[in-house]
Amino acid sequence: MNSDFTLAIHSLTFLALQRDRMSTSDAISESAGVHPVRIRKVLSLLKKHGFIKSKEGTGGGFIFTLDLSEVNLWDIYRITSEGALQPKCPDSNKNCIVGANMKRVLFTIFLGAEEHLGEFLKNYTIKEVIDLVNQEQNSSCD
Amino acid sequence: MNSDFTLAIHSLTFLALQRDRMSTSDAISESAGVHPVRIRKVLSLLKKHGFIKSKEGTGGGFIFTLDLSEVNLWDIYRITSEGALQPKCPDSNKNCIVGANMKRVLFTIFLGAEEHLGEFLKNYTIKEVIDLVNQEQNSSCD
DNA sequence: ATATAATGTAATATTAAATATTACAGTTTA
DNA sequence: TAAACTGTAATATTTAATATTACATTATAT
Repeated sequence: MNSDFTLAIHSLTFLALQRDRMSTSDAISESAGVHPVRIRKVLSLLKKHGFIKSKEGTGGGFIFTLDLSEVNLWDIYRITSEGALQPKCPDSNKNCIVGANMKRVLFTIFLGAEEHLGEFLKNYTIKEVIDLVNQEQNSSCD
Repeated sequence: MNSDFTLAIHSLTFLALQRDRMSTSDAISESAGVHPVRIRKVLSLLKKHGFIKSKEGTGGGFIFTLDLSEVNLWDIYRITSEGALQPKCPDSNKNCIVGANMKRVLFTIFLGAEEHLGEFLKNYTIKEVIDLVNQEQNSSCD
């Protein structure tokens, strides 16, 4: 799995804490520690699905307009990483009953696993993530 | 995630269908379509945990001695891939509340996600996998 | 009008991870 | 004692993830 999923979570959380103004891909990339072009790619997916809005030009950037509880991690997972749990099986031997069928069997099992994972991820909205971030912040002793 | 998990499932299923004799890493690798050395590496983990036995020398190989229902996919996952769900977060900006805490928040969430996944994987023992392989075999029209 | 600051996206380069290969020591059998 | 295996480390290759460059497009401010 690539880290588009976690980058999307990071970006949305960042935007959710700045809902009064637009944030640039540069600012987000600095927070997340990755290249701004990657941020733009991930955010372009989120925009396509209506989670954020963007504006070009001076003073432009990205902004999160929905309610914090309206977006959960399963939504984000599906947009950025659906199918990522599926193992990449090499082509196996068709003359062996195991080789001939294992790929499809595993596909079915992992499809179920992903759905099951979804039930867990639905429990976390951006609001919950922000709460957890704040908790971590408060419990750190600097 | 690498494919050690699925290779382990493939190997155990293969062995489970040959419980009267030993199978060589060459035979398994031919069924799975990967290099025999990889099979030996994965099986060496499974051996360490008591799922299979091995024997060196002529006529040697690997053999699965437990009951087919004694081993489930969660057992195998833990041995081969524990922690694989965890995203590899780049070091993010400590001066930003999101950057400073997101890594730990995600770690916590993904730890829960893995446990949750475990509950699903426990439903599949090698017996169930064999049943699915047979079903696939029977439903294919050659 | 025009310079500037932003997004959008494709193309390419680089880095990191997964996998394959080689090599060889140790074991068992014939 | 030769042959057929496992066990495992070291290295090479391939593939996937990420970064970088480049540039078109859009909006703002002067």
